[in-house]
Amino acid sequence: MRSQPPKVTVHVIKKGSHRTKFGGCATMVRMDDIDSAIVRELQRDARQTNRELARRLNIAPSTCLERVRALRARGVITGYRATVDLRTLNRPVQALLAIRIRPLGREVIERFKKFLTSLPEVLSVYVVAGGDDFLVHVAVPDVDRLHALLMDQIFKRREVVDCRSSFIYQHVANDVIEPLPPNGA
Amino acid sequence: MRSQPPKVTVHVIKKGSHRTKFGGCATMVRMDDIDSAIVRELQRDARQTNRELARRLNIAPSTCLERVRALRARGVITGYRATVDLRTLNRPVQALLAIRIRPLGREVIERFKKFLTSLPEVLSVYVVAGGDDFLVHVAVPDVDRLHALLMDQIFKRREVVDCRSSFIYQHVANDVIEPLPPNGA
DNA sequence: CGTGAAAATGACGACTA
DNA sequence: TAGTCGTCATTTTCACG
Repeated sequence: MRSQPPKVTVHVIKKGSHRTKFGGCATMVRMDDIDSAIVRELQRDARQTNRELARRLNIAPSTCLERVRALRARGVITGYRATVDLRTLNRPVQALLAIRIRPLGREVIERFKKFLTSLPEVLSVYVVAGGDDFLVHVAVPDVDRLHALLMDQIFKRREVVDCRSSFIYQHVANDVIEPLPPNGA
Repeated sequence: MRSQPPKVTVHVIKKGSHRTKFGGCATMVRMDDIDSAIVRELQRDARQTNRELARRLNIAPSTCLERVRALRARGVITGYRATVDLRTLNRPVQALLAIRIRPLGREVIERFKKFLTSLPEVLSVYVVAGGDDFLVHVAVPDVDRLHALLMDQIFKRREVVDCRSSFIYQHVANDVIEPLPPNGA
């Protein structure tokens, strides 16, 4: 399972200066270059061994382990997930549903959001400002199933006043999310 | 790092009948209940040890390892990713950009998609049918940065004819994606 | 599915700036 | 004092029977 060494060297410039003196929050800790590199690498492959990760970053395995644990404890790394292929899970048809609900209010929104996330067809729920209130990413086995989802589940809800569905031709997710600097630095 | 035993027993009914006799594709292999359970568990925690995974599923570690490898080789499991907290990466502001481009055509779409995914602010790109051509999920440090992204990057592109941006109040992703049965079964 | 050699983990104490 | 490193007992992996 553990990946083989593809020799991707990660260049790390400075090593020290870990904790900020005057960060916004009390528990705010600065991400130095090593932390960023660890987060980047673990987003690429969360199952590489600690030894391999350490070797890529040119630090000792024990140091690396400590860093990873700290990142997890700090809440920077929130979990480790296997990613799956939707086609092999019999869900090749994807769509985006733009839904408007009424009346707008915290409780109604929260309840409808809970409802959406409980549906197995739903991959992702965005609560948005602007013309629509919800954008829902769904994946289903076929078009019939999408129709059934709309008719038997979504439209049955009293709060739904409008729903436009768009087919998704392609969906590419940026698998490595980097920290962004505060300013144009 | 390895999680401690939270004693979540997974009930598996039938064990055998792994390969389909008449699947659609030649290399098509059916997902039995053990495979589904493995995929579900590894989506929840990709770093649990093989032993622990096997214990949850009430199968031998060697069997479990073989199953996981097969799922990876079959392309059901496409990778293992660490998930991160956008706030700790200094990207608390999220938005959805609905973009229309012209002229529509395979090359223009492909080129613009490549451009979008190369931007560090971009989390996810949907190529969709309907009124808009692209839906882009972005996360930035602040509103200024969003404005800068639109002005300095998106609107600079000649193919962009329209872009509406909506703020995202909340985004919840279904972290465990289950296989769906072919019919109403 | 069980076994066992080889490998990785992770706790601990020493070291350094 | 906070971060890093080397060591090693314990745990895990994974090829083979």
